[in-house]
Amino acid sequence: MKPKITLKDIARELDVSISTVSKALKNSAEISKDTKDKIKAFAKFYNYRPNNIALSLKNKRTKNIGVIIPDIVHHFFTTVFRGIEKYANEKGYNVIVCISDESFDREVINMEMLANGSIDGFILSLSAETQLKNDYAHLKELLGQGIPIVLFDRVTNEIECDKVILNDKEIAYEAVNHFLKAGSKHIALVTTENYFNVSEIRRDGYLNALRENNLEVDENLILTLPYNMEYDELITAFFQKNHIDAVLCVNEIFAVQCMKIIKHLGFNIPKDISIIGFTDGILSKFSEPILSTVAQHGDKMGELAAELLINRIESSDEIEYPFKTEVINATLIKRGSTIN
Amino acid sequence: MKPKITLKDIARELDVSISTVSKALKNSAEISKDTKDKIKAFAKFYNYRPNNIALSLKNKRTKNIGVIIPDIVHHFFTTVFRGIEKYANEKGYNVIVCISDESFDREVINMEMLANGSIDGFILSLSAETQLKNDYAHLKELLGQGIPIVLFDRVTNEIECDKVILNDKEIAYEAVNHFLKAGSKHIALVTTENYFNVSEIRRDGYLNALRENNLEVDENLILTLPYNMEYDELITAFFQKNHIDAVLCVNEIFAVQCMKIIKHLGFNIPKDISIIGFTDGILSKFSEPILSTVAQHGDKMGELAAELLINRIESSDEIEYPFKTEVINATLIKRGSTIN
DNA sequence: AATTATCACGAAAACGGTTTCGTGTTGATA
DNA sequence: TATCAACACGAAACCGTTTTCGTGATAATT
Repeated sequence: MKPKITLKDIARELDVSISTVSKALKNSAEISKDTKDKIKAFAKFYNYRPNNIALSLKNKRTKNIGVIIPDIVHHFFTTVFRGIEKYANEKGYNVIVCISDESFDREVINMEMLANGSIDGFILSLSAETQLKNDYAHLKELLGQGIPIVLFDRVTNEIECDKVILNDKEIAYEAVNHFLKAGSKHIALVTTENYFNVSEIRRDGYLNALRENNLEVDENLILTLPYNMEYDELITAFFQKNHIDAVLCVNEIFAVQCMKIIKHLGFNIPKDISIIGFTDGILSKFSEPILSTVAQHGDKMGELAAELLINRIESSDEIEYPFKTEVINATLIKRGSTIN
Repeated sequence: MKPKITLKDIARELDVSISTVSKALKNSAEISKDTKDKIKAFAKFYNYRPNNIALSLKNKRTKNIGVIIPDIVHHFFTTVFRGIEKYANEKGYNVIVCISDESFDREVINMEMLANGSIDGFILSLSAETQLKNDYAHLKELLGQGIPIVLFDRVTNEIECDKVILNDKEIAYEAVNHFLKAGSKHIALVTTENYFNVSEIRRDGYLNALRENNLEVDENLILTLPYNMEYDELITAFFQKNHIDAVLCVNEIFAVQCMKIIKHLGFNIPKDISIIGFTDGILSKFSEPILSTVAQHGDKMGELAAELLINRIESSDEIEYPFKTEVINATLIKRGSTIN
């Protein structure tokens, strides 16, 4: 098998200088046709490919982008990642992924590791702990060093950079309105504690819809589930104690879990209780009835984030582009768990 | 905000040579305490971090590993990736992920892109198309260049390298035996066409179990589902036409789909028909009844693959370590869809 | 025949580190 | 007082590229 070969090797073998080889392979007019042909043939035969690391050092551009996500075993993040990878690859970029696992420290460490030359920019979604601490010094420092960052989904106003978000508030509003149009009167919300600002925004949409329809907000109809704990009993009690005819869940797992319990309690879905969940993932598609969902279009979000980042990386530093916040429009997918 | 700083900058500011700075920061005995203190203080103040690219070029080691997987929106691969990322990160490695999307060309292109210095080794699971073409020239070339590769799950005998696989045959055998012990007599297999050699191996285990129990193999009880197509009618017809009291499915989706149809046909799970699916993913946990599954321990598989790769990367090239094939023992998780 | 363009190539710097080796200055030893 | 270690540091090579600039040889111009 042919070994990996460098410019120096070619130069030595053909008795020319390294610069000549480099120029010949770039088809420079400086080099005579004979020499070029000879060098190209040799390079082709030995399957010469320039060393990416050397190029990175020279160009101060790695063609790598860093992606930091809180969790990979999660349909939404997975689809976003797929979108990022797709767009990045089309543009000749590679993607280095780090999982923060919802930990502030891991987010910081990973970013610092990558920031020392390994990548040209970051795409990230804030970890729960970071949002809780509200500490963005690590992001500010990197931005200060001129490293571009694109935030998606879990973003913050504390940081000025490109962002891609979902119209969470509007789609939550739309979901609740859909319940109302179908005749629901006692609409519940099942949400997480507010480390995730998206939960808060969705709650706003939920509240807005109720208020605009002159419905009183009943705090009892808002169930806040703890993070990473068993919540079967909480959900069961919730549906036993309250008169509920529709539920909006901020994620797919809550929705499926609720459906299961609702069915066990003897209610019919959607006749007695309608249900809509955020994230149009695999769980929704295989539930019974098939869950009506809010499709977040993770692929699109990822592609857009990658596009924003790469545009900024490749823009000449002369011109200062203003930061953009792109909004992805979620789609309400009406299926078996709602009356349509 | 402080700008990114290099050894050269420090040397210039403090009026010493670059080598002195480098040595001082590595706490070399060559440098006097005074000078070291001065340099360290300065470096700390400006938050100096060595440039990874420069280090990579010098050391000919990137501390990056390349991971090529056929699909990321897939519970099994996702967990494997999580295992890889976890182990790699502990060892100070970063992970560059490329998705082959089951395409031979994308697998080849991605590997070639990364092989030119970007990574120290690969972890990959073969794409469907690669297995179909049975063409492994790209892998052979990289191995010939001295780039270590670890194959997992979708492996091939054509390539000599480290591998991590599941004891697919044995666990399929065990699953079928579990059905038999519970009294099942007409055990079906729902599988994919044989691009995936794991499907074939699982079928072997299924057949073995039947034969060893002196049961005749009924080819009608083996349903081969097409790739990426609607197969609801196929499954429905399968359970209508045949007398079946247990089913082994080679993946989670087939299993859940079968359960749904079986229930609609009026059968009781597990009383009338028991069911076991490969992959202990999120679908299984939320199905009704909760699906009995074969846990593939993707995390463990990923960690082991990363361990094998990093060991090989870091082993002195002097000693030739023989290639290992590690087998992960799958676990049969008995839940609601089987009689236990 | 002297000057000048053109051609075809090489030398060297640069990217940001590490590391080997050389060297001037001290202080101790013979 | 000459010799020699030890000390503290710098010069330079190296990793693999790209790119600027310089230069010797030839050909064209005056």
